[in-house]
Amino acid sequence: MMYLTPQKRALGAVFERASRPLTPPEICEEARKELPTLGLATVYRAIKQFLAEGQIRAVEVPGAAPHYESAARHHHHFFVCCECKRLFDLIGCVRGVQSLAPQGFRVRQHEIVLYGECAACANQEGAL
Amino acid sequence: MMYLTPQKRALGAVFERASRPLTPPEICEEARKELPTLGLATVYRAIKQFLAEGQIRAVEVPGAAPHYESAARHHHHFFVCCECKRLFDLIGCVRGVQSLAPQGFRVRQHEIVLYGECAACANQEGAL
DNA sequence: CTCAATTTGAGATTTGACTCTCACTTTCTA
DNA sequence: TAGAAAGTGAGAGTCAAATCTCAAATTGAG
Repeated sequence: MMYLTPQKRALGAVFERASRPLTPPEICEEARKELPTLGLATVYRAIKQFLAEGQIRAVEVPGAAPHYESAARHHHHFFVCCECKRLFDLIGCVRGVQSLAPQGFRVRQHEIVLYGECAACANQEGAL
Repeated sequence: MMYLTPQKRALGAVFERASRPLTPPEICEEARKELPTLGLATVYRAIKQFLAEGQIRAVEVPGAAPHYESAARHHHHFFVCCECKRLFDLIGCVRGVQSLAPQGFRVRQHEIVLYGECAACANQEGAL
């Protein structure tokens, strides 16, 4: 039996209004605006539960700490700006990714990450 | 000045004959077949040197420890087995990945990672 | 309401990956 | 070949992320 607590409600709300994937500390900080005493352990506990329920999804990008986002957002990939380190959502996906797997392999998921410079950083280039 | 030691020779050979990216402990274990006293610290030291020389490349895959492979192997992507945690090479690439980026973004690199079960683990499934 | 089951916060602990230290050994230039 | 520079192994140390502990507080079925 799982109790519905203000902590979980607040954490759930954070995921719902987030416009990008967040790290556990970011999630904690954000939820503290509503519940200032919220502990990081509780954040990790909630993440684990939410993941198990399929309410949120882990976004793991090489070279960055794990981020989490609402599972309601649909399948998408990321662009990592090598200059400013921000993550951007990519719109759309590529067909045929699964066919890269060898015979007999079962593909459950895939991630595509592009690395480079975002529009803002690419523009400043001359200035560097 | 860098000395050429049996340890580095053995570690270099491990990278040359590896058919998939390896983790430092895997590299250590493999090299110990030749030099049984080889320490993990030496593996890390060699990895750092080989990386600096461009002899090997880091393969950072979300949800897995860093792996390393010979830089001589060309552009390819990976399959991560969620059961046994091993990495496998994918043959080929997908066209059109770069076009996912928004206007004005400069794409330098991309990574594609498939997750699932490798042929061996997919087969054992009934037994679990 | 009552109260057993569950959850919480805070800090301690664990974990995992990696680096450092140090005494000893090896490499290779001069 | 002498010896300075570089490398080695083993274990201790580091660091950050994640988990555990436990007393106190909360939840919600009955």
